[in-house]
Amino acid sequence: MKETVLELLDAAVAAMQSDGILPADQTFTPGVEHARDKAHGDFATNIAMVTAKAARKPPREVAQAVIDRLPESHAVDKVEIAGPGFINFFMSDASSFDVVRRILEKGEAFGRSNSGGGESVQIEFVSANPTGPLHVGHGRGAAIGDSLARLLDATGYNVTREFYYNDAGAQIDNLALSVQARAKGMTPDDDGWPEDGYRGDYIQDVARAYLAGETETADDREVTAAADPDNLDAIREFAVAYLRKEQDQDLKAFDVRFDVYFLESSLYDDGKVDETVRALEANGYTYEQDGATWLRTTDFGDDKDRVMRKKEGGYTYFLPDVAYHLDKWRRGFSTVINEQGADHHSTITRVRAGLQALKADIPEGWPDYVLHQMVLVTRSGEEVKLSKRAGSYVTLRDLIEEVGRDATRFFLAARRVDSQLTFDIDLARSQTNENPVYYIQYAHARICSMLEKLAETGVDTSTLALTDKLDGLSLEAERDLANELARYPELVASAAAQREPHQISQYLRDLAGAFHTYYNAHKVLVEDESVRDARVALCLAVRQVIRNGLGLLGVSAPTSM
RNA sequence: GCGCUCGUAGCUCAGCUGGAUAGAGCAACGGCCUUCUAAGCCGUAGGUCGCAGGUUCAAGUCCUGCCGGGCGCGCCA
Repeated sequence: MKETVLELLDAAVAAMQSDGILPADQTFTPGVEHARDKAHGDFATNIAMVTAKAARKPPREVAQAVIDRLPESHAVDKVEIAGPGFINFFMSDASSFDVVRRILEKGEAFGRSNSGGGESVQIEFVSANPTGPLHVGHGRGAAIGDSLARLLDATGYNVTREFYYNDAGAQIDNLALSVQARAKGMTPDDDGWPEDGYRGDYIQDVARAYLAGETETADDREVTAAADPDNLDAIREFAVAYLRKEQDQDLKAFDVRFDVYFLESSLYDDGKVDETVRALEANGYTYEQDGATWLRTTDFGDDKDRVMRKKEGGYTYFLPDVAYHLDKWRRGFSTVINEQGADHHSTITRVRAGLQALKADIPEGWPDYVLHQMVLVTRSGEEVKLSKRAGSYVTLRDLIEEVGRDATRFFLAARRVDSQLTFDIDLARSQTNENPVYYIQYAHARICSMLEKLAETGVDTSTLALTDKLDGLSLEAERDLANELARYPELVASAAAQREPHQISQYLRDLAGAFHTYYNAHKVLVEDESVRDARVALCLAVRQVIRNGLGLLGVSAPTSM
């Protein structure tokens, strides 16, 4: 519908150019937006204000000239000039309600588009090292990353979800030592407990399983325990598999799945790290100082150069990171999005600098980053910092078990990524009207239940979706609902393009609100069948859009509550 | 100190990438269930958009400088 207005305006602008009112050698792009105030109609454009200078006339006069040149359209009822020179469009009922038909025809496809044209996009998220259970921050990353993946998929991209982890570094050694200590009966406060060892109770679970000779199956590996407390390599291998499995379980409980698990160690095994080093050296961006090898990242905007090979040998984490991203580039992802916690933001310039230094024709500013801010968990108004199993942090599993998957996902994705998030456990778990998740799900369930009631009277509800008799719609509340529905496709496109899943949750809240208002004020199952069928069709459309939208957030749409 | 980021109603947050009197939810107050789930609806009250300048027809939105919170500033990841 917005497109219709844009087309009309483009035609009018072209006419003004050929009439000499506007210079023909400039392009003018009208801004069209949904009017905030219903008194301003359905859409408003600022074209007259934007072009006033070029036309050398006051905006309102230009606006009249635009209106005089608007092509006839039965989609538009009337057009008005308002305020400083806005042109307000009042759409006809027929065009407003046409969206209902489109939704029912397209079903799950409504809101989807092909603007991505099948381009391959990779989104890397969570990427937690296998040293413990996932924490709330990983949860936020999972909720945002997965929703972004769904959004990009819905806009025509070919999406790969990837999980990268370090399975061989110092932290993993530390993990192995901790498990070994537990396997030998030590506790974290004993003498001889590894310095900086992992103290959480889960380490004991790993040790117990290891000694019992269990087999652990994660999405990307399977390992049977050697059960020998002196075999540190075996412990390391088993512990990684055990914690990967744990993380997989958490992610599955969260309904998040990955296409690729990428191991940092593979970059060494496949010679990709060495290759990257050689390229950086050959391009002349490296130098020796204090016994270490440095990369001159300052040539690419970093505020200081970075060590890439340590004094004792071995590389710093950032070098395999560069090798990893070169590999992503070579796999053909013209767009890569890295979803991470904002505490890692300093890696951005480093990785990009490293990639530029490779001279591999990788665009500046590649890859994209989406950084989320910290999550604060509260209960009874007090900050919660610890979990029983992990000891030092709140785990994702704690949240899912306590408040449920839907509420957890919704809450973690419902805020702008760059603002800090307070996760109020009391609110998220409350089964009352305080909880915004249920508000949306309830709208969906209400419609389902109304349809059931209709079916009980012997009406075949499956054919109602095919109704083209929308003439029974005329109420203001119905127009409001239809207009809200019509916004959905633009919204999906916007949320995907701006990488902002929270736009979806925000929208769904508004849509559910418009529905509840309507549903409370007007009975759907009325005697007059033509009115009834039209209203049922509208409700079916609302249900479809709620379901589609919740799907983008990975939240279920229950048929009853 | 430097870099990034946030600062909007008592609380939690939106504000469609500059537009017409700044919006929701919760909390507060007052109404609505013999009618499709009251996990709902209607109404009232509540804000010098951190502060000060600047850019222009128009600034919560862009620029600069302060103030305040968070994160980063490892030969950790």
